Amino acid sequence: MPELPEVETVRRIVDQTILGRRITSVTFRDFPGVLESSIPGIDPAATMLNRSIVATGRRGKYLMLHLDKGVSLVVHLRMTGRLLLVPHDAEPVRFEHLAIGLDDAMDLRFADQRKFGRITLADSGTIDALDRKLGPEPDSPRLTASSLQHSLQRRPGKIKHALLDQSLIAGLGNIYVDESLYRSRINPERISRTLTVEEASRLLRAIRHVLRLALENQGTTFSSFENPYGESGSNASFLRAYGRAGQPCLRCGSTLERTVVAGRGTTYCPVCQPIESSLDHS
DNA sequence: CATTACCTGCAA
DNA sequence: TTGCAGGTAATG
Repeated sequence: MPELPEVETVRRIVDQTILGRRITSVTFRDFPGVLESSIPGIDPAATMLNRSIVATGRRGKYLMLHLDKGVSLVVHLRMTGRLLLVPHDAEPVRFEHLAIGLDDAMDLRFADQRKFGRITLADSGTIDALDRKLGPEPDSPRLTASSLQHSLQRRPGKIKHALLDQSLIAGLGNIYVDESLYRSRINPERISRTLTVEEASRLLRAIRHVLRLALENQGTTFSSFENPYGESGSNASFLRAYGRAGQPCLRCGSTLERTVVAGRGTTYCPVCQPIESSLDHS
């Protein structure tokens, strides 16, 4: 499931490969609905044709391909979406929905087994609205232990639910939320508003550590993630919580448990991540 | 606040 | 044959 490190891995490869290239063809495969327009009355395929890719960007899990004349393609991979770089004459890949032909005889292909992912043609107003809707990037200096705790104090519900909310912090998904909570020893069902500033600090440091490690490893390939060259990421073997239910905690040896929190499969250590505050020894 | 829809390969 | 996987939007 592509989260921030996976999307950033894709962005870096795409950036060094297609920057400056011009779109020479747009070919739909079995699910044309993958390409949308956020600008009413504008045909996305016709509009992107013959424009060049002038910059790439990322905001949370959204990948942006900025074209000339002020329009952008906003890509969201959701769960099983993939962007691939292949020669223009290559056969369609499995689950391919869109082929974007480039003027160097390469194609940027979008494939998605489950058809949840989208490529949206957007103007600057749409990009700005997206930017405002999302919370800070995890590495933003404006995000501090104090600001995080402050946000959490005014929020109902469980910490895991809060961390999955892209308007609190942008870019975390189920894998890195579980990893971050495990590293910071916070129970996923802890009520957000009860976190101390010390815990918020631990949590923020854990989030940054977990994401940086994943990015260094070019993402977590648990089931299907691949970079645009079809290569897997190597972060899966570094995961300490996600996918390890029933296995021993690498800190204390207890058996990791699996529950459902915020509607998501959740793995945690019942000993290292007690439901009480770690500061509460009563 | 919680649940469901959207999808479909794959494990059980 | 059933149900799980999960990001986001849309419900209830």
